[in-house]
Amino acid sequence: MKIGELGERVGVTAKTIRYYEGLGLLDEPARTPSGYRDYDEGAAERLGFIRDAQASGLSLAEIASVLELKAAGQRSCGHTTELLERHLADIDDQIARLQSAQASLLALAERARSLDPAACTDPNRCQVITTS
Amino acid sequence: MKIGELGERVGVTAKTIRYYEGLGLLDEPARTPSGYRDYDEGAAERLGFIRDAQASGLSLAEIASVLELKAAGQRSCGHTTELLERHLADIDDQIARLQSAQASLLALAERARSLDPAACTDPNRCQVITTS
DNA sequence: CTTGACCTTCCAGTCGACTGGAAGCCGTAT
DNA sequence: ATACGGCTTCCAGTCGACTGGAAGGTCAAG
Repeated sequence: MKIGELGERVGVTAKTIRYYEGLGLLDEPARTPSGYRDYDEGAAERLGFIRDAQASGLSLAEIASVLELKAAGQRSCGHTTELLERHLADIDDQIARLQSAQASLLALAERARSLDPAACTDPNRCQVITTS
Repeated sequence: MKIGELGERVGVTAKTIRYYEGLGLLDEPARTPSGYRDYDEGAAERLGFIRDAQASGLSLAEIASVLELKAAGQRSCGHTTELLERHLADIDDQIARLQSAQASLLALAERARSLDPAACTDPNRCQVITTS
């Protein structure tokens, strides 16, 4: 299977596949006599795994570390699980931060609605936004 | 007031202040005879506004647009409010996406705990992560 | 008089995940 | 024969908000 076909099957561009190969996420594939990359099912599976892992919030670097452990013959489930749990904690943090931003934005928007636009004349700030 | 002092008062580095000046967020300040930037209270106020607006989730480009409208003598409250409301919508989206990522990560972590590590041998994927 | 902190300018690098584009070969349909 | 789409490599650019560092000027204290 050529690069374009693989990309279409998995849902990434050929560019992206070459990029992953450059990062070492994908092994260098076989080549046709004319130099085209020629992929097998294993490559599709591995690329699919990368997609899924990415959708689960792992960075490419983290995915690489899982894949390297695999290649070294280790059982990576523990490693993967650990990454996952760290990400869960990260996501909790991010949600908390977003919710706090949301709260202050809501307060701001609330206040904005009750302000007199004609009073908005300070050249350095907008009265909608100010904490001081 | 010199740049370091301003930065310390507002809580940003001198580098950042020069960077904002380069972006046009801050006017070029007066200079001392020896060429040092010399800021007044207005600059501190404006820089504080930038900080607050940023903490509310506006990008520097958006803050610049508010500040430009101001400079043009317009009332920017409506504009600011609009930006704010757009950001609220963005944040809703982000929270939703994070919560869905959280749900799938939780499911994954759950499954990981119930798996037999010895069964984790496929070289292309880790059974913890897979949608297919 | 020298040290050290602070200031100046300018240019380059960082992070992550691609994406764009140039120059050129390959394969197939007309 | 030629056109067109897909493939190759390699290098550079994108986005946002800084940050790092070199080379040098300024100022107050010891």
